[in-house]
Amino acid sequence: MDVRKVRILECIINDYIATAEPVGSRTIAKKCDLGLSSATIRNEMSDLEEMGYIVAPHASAGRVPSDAGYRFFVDRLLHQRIGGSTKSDKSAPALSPEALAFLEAAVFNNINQIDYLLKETAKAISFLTNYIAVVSEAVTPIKGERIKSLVLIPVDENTVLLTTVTSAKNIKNHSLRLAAAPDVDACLTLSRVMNIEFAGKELGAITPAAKKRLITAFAAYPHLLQMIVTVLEGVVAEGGKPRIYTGGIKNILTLPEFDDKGKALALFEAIEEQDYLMDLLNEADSGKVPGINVVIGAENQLVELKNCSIVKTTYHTGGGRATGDIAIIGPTRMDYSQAVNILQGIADKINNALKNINDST
Amino acid sequence: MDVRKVRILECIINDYIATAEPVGSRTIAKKCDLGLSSATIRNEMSDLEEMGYIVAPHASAGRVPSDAGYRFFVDRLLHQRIGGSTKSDKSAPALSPEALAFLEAAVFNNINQIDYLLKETAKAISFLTNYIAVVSEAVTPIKGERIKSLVLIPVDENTVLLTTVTSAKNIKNHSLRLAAAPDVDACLTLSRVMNIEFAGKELGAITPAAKKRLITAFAAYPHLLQMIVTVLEGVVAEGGKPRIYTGGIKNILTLPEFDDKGKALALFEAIEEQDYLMDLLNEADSGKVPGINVVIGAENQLVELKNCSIVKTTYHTGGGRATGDIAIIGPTRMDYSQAVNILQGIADKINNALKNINDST
DNA sequence: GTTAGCACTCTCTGTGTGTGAGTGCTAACA
DNA sequence: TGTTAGCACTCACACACAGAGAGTGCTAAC
Repeated sequence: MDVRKVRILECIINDYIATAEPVGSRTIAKKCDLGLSSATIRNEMSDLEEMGYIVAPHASAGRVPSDAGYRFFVDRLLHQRIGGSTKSDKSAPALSPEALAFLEAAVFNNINQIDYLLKETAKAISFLTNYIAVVSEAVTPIKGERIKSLVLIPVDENTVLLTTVTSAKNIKNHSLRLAAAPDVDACLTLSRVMNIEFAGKELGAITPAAKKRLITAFAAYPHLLQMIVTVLEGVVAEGGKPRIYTGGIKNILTLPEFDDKGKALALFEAIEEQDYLMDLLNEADSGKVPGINVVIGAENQLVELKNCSIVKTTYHTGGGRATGDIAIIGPTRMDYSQAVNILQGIADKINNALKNINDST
Repeated sequence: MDVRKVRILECIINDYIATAEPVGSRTIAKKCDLGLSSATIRNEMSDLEEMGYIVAPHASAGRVPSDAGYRFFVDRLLHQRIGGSTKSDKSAPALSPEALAFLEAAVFNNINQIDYLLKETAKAISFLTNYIAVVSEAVTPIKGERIKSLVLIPVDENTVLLTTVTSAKNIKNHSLRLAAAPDVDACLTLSRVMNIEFAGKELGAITPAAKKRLITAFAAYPHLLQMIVTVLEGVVAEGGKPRIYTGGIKNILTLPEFDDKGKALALFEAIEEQDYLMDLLNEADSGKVPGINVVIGAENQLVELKNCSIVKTTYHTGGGRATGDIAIIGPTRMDYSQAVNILQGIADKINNALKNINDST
């Protein structure tokens, strides 16, 4: 694979990313001045096709990059990025200042509310890229999740809110409806008791003595204790499933590869399915290059996504122990360079923001 | 408007709802046996067109109901429903047992978690109807929202979670990051102090003495008090904005009226815009018939939705004081009868479920 | 008042043709 | 030996056109 072929392949891919139209030899001869005639490029393209990097949709169309072509291109891109990250060569143009500021705002305006931060991050990424963004909550992957702390708070005369935090730092609210809800003072007293008896323990291992203490404490609120136990069981059973936030699904409608409404609908449904998404993110963990993972086209398992690529990175919270994913899903014909830039930008911002707060507060 | 014209109009609308194709006189003569020939029906249709209830897309197509036609049809439907709700005439067929069971499950499985309940409700409705479902959180509409209660709970060494409940029963979680977070006991103690000083009061009206007490209580956790105050200001400023849950937006893609991807995208964006949706729901409050409101086609203000109708009902919580909306958004050519049935079914279920719990616990 | 018959209109579908973009091959050139 | 010009060939796509089908409105008869 000589350097000229690489240049031509890059030209084809870049042009195809921009236009979504099969690109012909004449186009390349004109657009990327390599000092070669279309005939020469034609010969090279014939070779590239033989090597499997490009394919012709039909005899008299131009060529379109294959998954293998994108893979070659992306591997080169990521390699360059590691090797020459200091010298800013034009193959990896930095993010525009506006884009940076935009991302920064999305992160910093929501620094205290992780759920909003993740949702806004997804929105910002999809806005900048016009692709689909997926952000997963950072959780510490552990088995045998337990209740770490829990608290009751009154909402109205008939409702108390139970907030639970698990050992994997999953936070959940549960509205419980009662004939007469305890007031704030009572809630806080009950919270203290509950933390003593439940926190850090296996639910099945509650001693009879502890049970008695709980029943006594909850004497004034029949049924409430049972409701709480039911909720806690549910929380523990569900385990450390991170929430997943998506943004820009509507962008599917702007992509010519999903002109077919059936295909668009299939992708839609796949992306709405949280479990599928989770698998996708995990799949992308083969991690050849630290920091960024790219899954191209049919490399992923979902048929609905066989025309899509996933570019993924990881962010860290809680001193690096909890990790979450940030991913961009676009057509295989996506702007990988931009996607990588944006992901690294946003991951840096999130990592720094959370770290800075740790340091300065 | 004699009874025969009404019958014919109903036939046209029902057929058009089912097929999305302009319906001609011969179709009607065959499908709804009125004992009339196509020629007679043709004459009647000519009259109906003159009256504005149907329109011909072009000279040799069939007729399509106009907004006015749907309006006439819907008003009649709702009227019948009130008048003869006991006798089950076939113009308002009841929900199928399976559908009822499905809705029931969606409600009862999530009775203790309002946010899940609303989300699942939206999902269930969109699943049953293949339209878009919108469900808004029930809030008590009041001005000058205040903090009703609030509580701190530790998440990890660097994070505490602040849960706030406002006078309008808005519940929010806020993760706060610190150099060293207080433990459960300290959190509960701080919670007690905060509730004494903040609950029910205007933030601006905190006395110097109260401020001093707070500062003393928070002495061990620099910055935390300031962070909490900032969060509380935000919560109060945001006011009683209900959250809105949507389901089935993807169903747009199955509707022939949105074959044009531009239109689909526009609708998509309109529905994603929470404020638009809120306005839509409020707009639908003209309330001719108690319980159900229907906004048809261009009756609503959004151009993106001029081919859509909105069928809405209201549910109640907290002894009837807080109200939320449940709405179905579909094409003007939607199955109004089904929509009304489902909305009444689900609203009843939610109302009853919440009331029952009040009674029995 | 209802219906049968008929001429007319308009969309939609299928067919055929021409055009343009692109390729591969060959031969000439540096 | 690599590069280029030229040319014949292929194939999708756009366009025009004819025919079919569905539906209407009108008229005249029942």
